[in-house]
Formats: sequence, C-alpha cells, structure tokens
Amino acid sequence: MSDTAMDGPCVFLVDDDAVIRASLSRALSLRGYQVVAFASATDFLDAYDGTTAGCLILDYGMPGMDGLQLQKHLKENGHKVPIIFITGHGGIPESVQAMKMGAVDFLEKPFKQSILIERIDAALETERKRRKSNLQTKETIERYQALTEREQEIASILSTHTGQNSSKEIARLLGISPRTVDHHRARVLEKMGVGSVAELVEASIKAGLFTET
Amino acid sequence: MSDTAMDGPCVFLVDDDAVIRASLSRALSLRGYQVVAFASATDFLDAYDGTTAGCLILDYGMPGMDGLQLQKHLKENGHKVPIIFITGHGGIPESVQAMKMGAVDFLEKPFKQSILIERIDAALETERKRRKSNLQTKETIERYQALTEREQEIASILSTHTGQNSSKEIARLLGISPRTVDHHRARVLEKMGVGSVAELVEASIKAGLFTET
DNA sequence: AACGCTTTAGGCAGATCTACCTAGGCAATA
DNA sequence: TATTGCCTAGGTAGATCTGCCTAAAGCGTT
Repeated sequence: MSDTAMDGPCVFLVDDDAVIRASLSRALSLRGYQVVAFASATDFLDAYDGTTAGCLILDYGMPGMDGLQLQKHLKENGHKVPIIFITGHGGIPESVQAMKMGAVDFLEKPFKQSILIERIDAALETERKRRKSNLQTKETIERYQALTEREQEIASILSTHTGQNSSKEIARLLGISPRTVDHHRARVLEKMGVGSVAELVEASIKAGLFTET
Repeated sequence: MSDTAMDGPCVFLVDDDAVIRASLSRALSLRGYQVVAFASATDFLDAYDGTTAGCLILDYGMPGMDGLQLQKHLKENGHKVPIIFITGHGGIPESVQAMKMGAVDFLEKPFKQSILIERIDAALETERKRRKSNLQTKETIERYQALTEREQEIASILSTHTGQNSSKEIARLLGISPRTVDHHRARVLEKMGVGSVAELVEASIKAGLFTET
C-alpha cells in the first residue's frame, strides 16, 4: 500500500512557468498534498476526467488557452472543480470576472505559501462537500433518465404539481385512467428508489430536476 | 400619480466623495433610475430598512465604516441587497474578498458610465428574482413559526423523513397514537397553506427549513 | 413468428388518508 | 371560576393509495 497517489484529494497545478511549477510542486508535496503539475491548459484537459477529487491552481495568463478559457471550458463541460487563480499581471477586472465565473480564489504573485495553503484547504473542503451532494444528484438524474417517457411525465407532474397530485387529477390532466396513473406512479417510485411521493419531490428538487432557470 | 419615487427599483449610492455623488446621481437620474445618495455607511444604515428593492453602489474605501464593513453588516442583518463596489485605490485582494462576501461586482474608478449602467441593470435583475423567491420563503417560515411545538415537530418529520412518513411510523417515533398524528398533520397542512405532504416538503426545502448547514 | 417492453386498464383486498364528529386532561389566561 | 388553546385519542365514512393479479394493443428486436 505505498500507492500514495490514490490516497486523498489532489492539487492540480497549471502554469506555463517551469520555475513556479517546480517550486510549488515541491512545497506542496512536502506539506503532504498530492500534486500533479501541467505546463498548459490543454495538457491538463488531456489528463483530467473529473473523476479525481481535488482543486485546481491555475495561472491566469498563459500562452495558448489562458486560465479564464480553461475555466469556461471546464464549466461548460460540467466540471465543477474549485479553481484558485494565480496571476502575475492581472488586474481587478480579471479577478472579478474570474470570481463571477465561480472561481473560489484569486491570488497575485508573489504570494505567501501559507496563504495558498489556507486557500487550498478551503477549496478542498468545498470540493469534498460538493462531491458528496453531487453523487446523490447524479444518481437521481440517472434514475430519472432511465424512466420511460410516460413515467418521466408522471414523475414531472408529481414533483411539480405538488398541490394536487392525486391519481384522479393526474389522470384528468393526461386524459387516461386513474388506474394507469397508479401503475406508472408505482413504477416511478420503484425505479427512482424512493418510498413516497414526498421523497421523490425531495430528491427532484435537490437534484435540480424540472428547475431549468 | 407623479410620485416617481415609488415607481421602480432604487439605486442606493454610498460614497464619501461629494463630487462622485453629485455626478453619478445626476447621470443615473437622467437615465431614469431612482437614485438616493449617502455620504457615509452610517447615513445609509439609518435610512435603509430593506423594504425598498434596489441595488447598492458602494465605495470601498471610506473614512469611518468602510464598504466591506457595511457589506458585512448588511449580510449579518439578513439584507441581501446586491452590492456593486466602486473603488479608487483597492487591489485584487480587496476585490476578491468582496466578491467572496457576495458582492455582484467590483469596479475601479474611473469607469465608463455605460459599464456601470450595465452592471446596475444586472444587479437589479438579480434583486428582482431574489425578492420574488424571498417572499415565498418568508411566508413559509412565518407560517412554520406560527405552528405549535408539536405541529412543528410533525412538520419537521414530514419534511425530513420523507421516506417513511405514514401516520404509523411517526406515531411510533413520537410514542403517540396514529390518530393524533393524523390530527396534527391536518393542522399542519392547513396552517402551512398546502394541500399535500409533497407540497409541504417542496415549500420547506425551498425555504431552507430544517436545512441548517 | 416469438419475445420483450411500453402503455393502457381493470379487479380485488388491505392499508392509509381525509374530513367530519366527540371528548378528556392540562396549563395559561381572563 | 370560566375560558381558551393545545395535546391527546377515538368513531365513522368515504376517498385514495398500494400491491398483487390479469390482459390487450402496439412497437421493435431477435
């Protein structure tokens, strides 16, 4: 069991400056963090698949794909890894935009290592929580997508029209027999792995189903 | 009906610089915004009660209570008015902290008025949405607090133990008769203004009841 | 053609919910 | 003391849910 790479959360480091990569890697490794460094955004994207928990220390200004573009790319692909930006010559507008896009922090070089450590720990903590709730969300969505069309329709009505969700009402809404609604609802609850309509509503809301916005 | 002060959302402006106050007030008023300017954070606090919808344009560096302190104070008192910081000599750390604390924007002086207008419109839009959902949240919490102790207990169980919330289960949990649970549940649904347990669960989650964190 | 899945729908029995009623005990209040 | 509100609990009747069974029609796959 000497495979330390699998142990805990990982700190991804993306910076085109080899000196920064080397010094930060060394410093963070010494403090017990699992560090994986990349010289460019594309190198990182090639290696990152979202399965490894961790945070991303990201240089804002890089040749090729810059930090903001990488952040945007990750966001668009559903990766919510917390990002700590580090920058050599960015300004307030850049930091504000990064924060608006969901960055958890933005540090100017040079910075104290103690500060970085602090921010990394905070980022890893948020990541831990996010992963936890995300597991349930993912499960809920997958289960929902495994429903048949009609079942999805029933699930949707049960979850959104919470005020009047008797078989009668739903049957009238869909123009079918209450018995059929009973049947579908039973399938829905079974397939969604819940024991009541209330639990279905809870799971749906927490997973953001039917929420759009 | 010439009372324009009551019409739409309001732009609160807090800056110790009289020149800025005057020029921004004029510019924004000309563009149709309702502007109320204050020379200090405390002046604003004396006047602001949270009932007026609007956004806050806030100078970061001010003598006395500064912008960040005002932001913190508002946050602690449950006021979620969106804040756009403006600053003369702040840096990235200041902007990042402000954003982390929930500011919607952070602009360096000098800035183009068109940019400010843009950000104000965005802030007012978020405020509009927040107010809307906040109304329901408030209503839910008030209704919950108007329940008796036992009713709150029942409501809590119904909302959190969604998997097994039959009268039997709850009765066993509380050591009382299922009939009594029936009675309380009926009271709860009536007083909470909902038509089903599912709707209660929905309202509770959306209002953040029983969520702690 | 045979099979499986989906949607539809009904029967039936038992559990549960809901809405109406009564009613006693208890504590705070008028 | 009388009243009010809360918690408790039961009766009854009707509505609804739930789980178990059957079954037909349509559609796509093997």
